[in-house]
Amino acid sequence: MSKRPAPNVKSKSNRRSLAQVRQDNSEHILRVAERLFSERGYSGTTIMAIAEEACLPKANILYYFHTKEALYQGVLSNILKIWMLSMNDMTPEQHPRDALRDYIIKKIRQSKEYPHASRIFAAEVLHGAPFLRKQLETDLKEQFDKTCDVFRQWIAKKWMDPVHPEHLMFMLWSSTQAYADVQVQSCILLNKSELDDQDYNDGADFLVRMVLKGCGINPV
Amino acid sequence: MSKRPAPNVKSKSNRRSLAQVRQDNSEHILRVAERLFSERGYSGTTIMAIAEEACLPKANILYYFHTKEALYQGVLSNILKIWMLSMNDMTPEQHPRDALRDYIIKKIRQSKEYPHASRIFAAEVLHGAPFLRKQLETDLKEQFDKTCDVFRQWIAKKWMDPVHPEHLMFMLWSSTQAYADVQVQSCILLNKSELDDQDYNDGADFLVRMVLKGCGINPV
DNA sequence: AAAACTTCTGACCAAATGGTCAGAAGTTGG
DNA sequence: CCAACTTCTGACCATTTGGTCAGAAGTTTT
Repeated sequence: MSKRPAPNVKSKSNRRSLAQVRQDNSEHILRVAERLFSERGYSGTTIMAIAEEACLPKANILYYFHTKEALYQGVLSNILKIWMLSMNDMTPEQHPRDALRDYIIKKIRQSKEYPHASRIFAAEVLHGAPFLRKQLETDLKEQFDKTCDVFRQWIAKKWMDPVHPEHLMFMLWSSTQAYADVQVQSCILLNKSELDDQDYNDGADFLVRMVLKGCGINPV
Repeated sequence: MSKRPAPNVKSKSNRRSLAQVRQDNSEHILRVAERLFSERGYSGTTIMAIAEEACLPKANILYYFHTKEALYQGVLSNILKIWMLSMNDMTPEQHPRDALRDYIIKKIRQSKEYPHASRIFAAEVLHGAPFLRKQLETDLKEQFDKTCDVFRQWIAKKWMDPVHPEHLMFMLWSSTQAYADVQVQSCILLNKSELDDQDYNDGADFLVRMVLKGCGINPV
């Protein structure tokens, strides 16, 4: 809730080039918007609320992003950038023991480091991906199919049990994603105001062990 | 999207007692509202939209539910009823092989039979449980703690590996919940317009196997 | 320092939204 | 069949919301 003042507040003459001002303000707005969208959803977030949290007049928000939808799209494209960037491809040559461990750890770290992004993504999917459909149908599906294929090759090599690749993917995705999505719920259930590093590590350890053993993969 | 006409449409003189009319209409409205809330979220759903889908004038919706929030609460309480009812308690005497299998199957069936309810619940949690906090803090937490305790007793009896009970609960919850939440996504990724029974069965089989083996539980 | 350009903002606006209300229409009990 | 009651609804209303715009303020270029 830190109402950090906008970069330009009360001091436009701070010797910053216009280009710099533009970039700073755009990013500032995107950050604030991301947080609010993740907390209240698309419809639940008003431009006025974003303006107040960003300490900028509403008209200024609309100067940078002409419509609410454009602002939301801006937030989403930021998110997808993070997503695609850090979604490493598992390869058939890697042993699943290492590949799956790395994947789980990376995904959980992502949930921890970008909780807003994770939640917006989840909400988007939950409501039928009205804004992301296209991207999911192309980029994400490609990634998904490729990874399932890797699983199949591992199975062929007897490196893991013949589990259903698609359902393994779902399970990996949902159980790692959960550490961002149900943070609130987790906190209620664990009686903590926030998940700490220990919790994330425990979660990762648990999942790695469960998945490897569950898939009949020799640990170490 | 079937705009099924309201029970009372065009025929109030159908010899139904007022009490009956009241109940029929309340239920009809709740059903429509549940669907819309699950598709568009709380803020994204307007009373007017509910009225149109229910084939009733807006004022009539507000006659039965004085405010939008009251209507949403009505939907939520319906949902919690389903939830609590079907969330069977696992017992320390049961063997985890059976208890966990039953739990997973039941949860996945629930995702299939009540997808709207599941999604509303997920969205609620995702946004910090603004309407459900109290209930989660009492009922759900109690359930959660009790079940973790059962896990610990199973572990003490050497019926399963010493896994972290809390994280096992998270994993069970999120991976079963997923079959309702990411239905859309799943459909995109699996190239289907809808998950069919086979998919749900495959999912249940996969999860049961994975969890039992992952927890070092002897199958059969 | 003046012209050209970008950034910023208060004042508006039309549409949508949640909600009210008076009275019509229908049902029930005596 | 009439009085009491419940259900229903069109017309209205205050507020909120996304968005516009003219012109002020600041920066860059010449």
